[in-house]
Amino acid sequence: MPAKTDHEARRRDVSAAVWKVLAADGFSGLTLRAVAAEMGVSTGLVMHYFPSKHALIVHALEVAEERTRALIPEVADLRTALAAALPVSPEAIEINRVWVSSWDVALAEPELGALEQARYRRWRARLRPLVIEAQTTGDLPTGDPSDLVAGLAAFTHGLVVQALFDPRTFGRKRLLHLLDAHLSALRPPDGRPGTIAPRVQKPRAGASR
Amino acid sequence: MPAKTDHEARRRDVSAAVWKVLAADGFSGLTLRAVAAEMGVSTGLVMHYFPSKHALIVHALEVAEERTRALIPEVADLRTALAAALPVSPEAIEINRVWVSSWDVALAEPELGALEQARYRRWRARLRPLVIEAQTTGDLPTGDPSDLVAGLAAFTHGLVVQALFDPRTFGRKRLLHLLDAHLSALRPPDGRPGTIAPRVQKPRAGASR
DNA sequence: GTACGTACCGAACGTTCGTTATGTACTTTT
DNA sequence: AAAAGTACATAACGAACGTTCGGTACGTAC
Repeated sequence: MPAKTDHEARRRDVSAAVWKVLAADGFSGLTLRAVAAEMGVSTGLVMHYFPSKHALIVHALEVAEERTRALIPEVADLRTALAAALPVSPEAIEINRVWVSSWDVALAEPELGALEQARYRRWRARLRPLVIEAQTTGDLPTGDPSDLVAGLAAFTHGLVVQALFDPRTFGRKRLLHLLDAHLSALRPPDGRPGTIAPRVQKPRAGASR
Repeated sequence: MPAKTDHEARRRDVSAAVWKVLAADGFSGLTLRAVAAEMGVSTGLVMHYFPSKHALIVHALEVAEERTRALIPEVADLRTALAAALPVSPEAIEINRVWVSSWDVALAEPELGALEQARYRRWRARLRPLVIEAQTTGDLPTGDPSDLVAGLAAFTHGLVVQALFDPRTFGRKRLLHLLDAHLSALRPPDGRPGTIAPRVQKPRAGASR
């Protein structure tokens, strides 16, 4: 009775087109017609694979989370995990632009806001063991890991936003320097030096900036 | 020849209505009709005081910046300045929601992105003397003040975003605790204690959380 | 009192949006 | 061969959008 084409594969095609539109124009530019035009088909096809625009948005956010996850190496220490989240590569810039752009709709629609809340909690949960590990090696001070995790997530995402709007000031080298300097500053005085981040006291003279 | 009404005052009325719409529905919900409905007038009136929707958006962002500035006491130390930017009051929550919501359009339209970039630079410039002051009192480590400013701005705005999506987890008390703990962790080992932030090592048992 | 400019309404303009309905080409099952 | 179901294109729907425009009410200036 049924099919001819690979439904799952075609759905991924649509998903990819959605992502291209998002990367180019953000959520305010995400329309069914833009997605259809991107892949050279009709809006009817798009709605054949996604029942509504809302489903398209939810799916796009899932893709964004998956891409973010894929950005971080399977086995990583804290510095690596945080550095991967910074907009230090074209791919990372694209993903972060989509994230930041999504916050508008996420704040406007409670359901999407709840999804974003859950995503943040997942991110912090993934960071948590890395923070605890850094605490045991003396790279981070003792104290409530939850506080440290929230603070490091905040630091990272705050840098992301500033970098997206001011890529000249916050280039790749400077972002990584800021991260290292921050981790270094957090290291307790009695911590053994240099396990997860180089000790940075004074920035080198010719550093990016 | 000319006028009867107070043009400037009426313009502020429109501006206030714009703000109410933004606070309620974000930038994705900002339409001329919504603004007009908010103040019970026609869209014609709105366009009488603002030539286009774009002008309305630009003006709204200026208002947001001014409100942010007004939030911070005239004379303040670093902790006070950063604490004021956190969503710890209904007013601050409202402002921050508008800010985060604006990033979607700001990323999509280069002109608005440039304005946002300039605003971030102004914010960091306002933070800078406070950071330098904290360095001289030994509350912050020596090193490039630009790095510390960017890091503290990042930390603060990163907390803002997490708090907006998860106000239960990031209530007023916890936000202030996180800020204090962060400033405390940054204090160099030879720094005299307690000038700009209480020394927080272990969170009190019954703290907000 | 006449002329003129501002303030504003009400309605409509053309566009674009998400969504739906209709029809056709093609495959697979019976 | 007939039946059925998937995979689309095409076209249209109604709603909402930013913007424009004609008209009216009301001042002030002459």
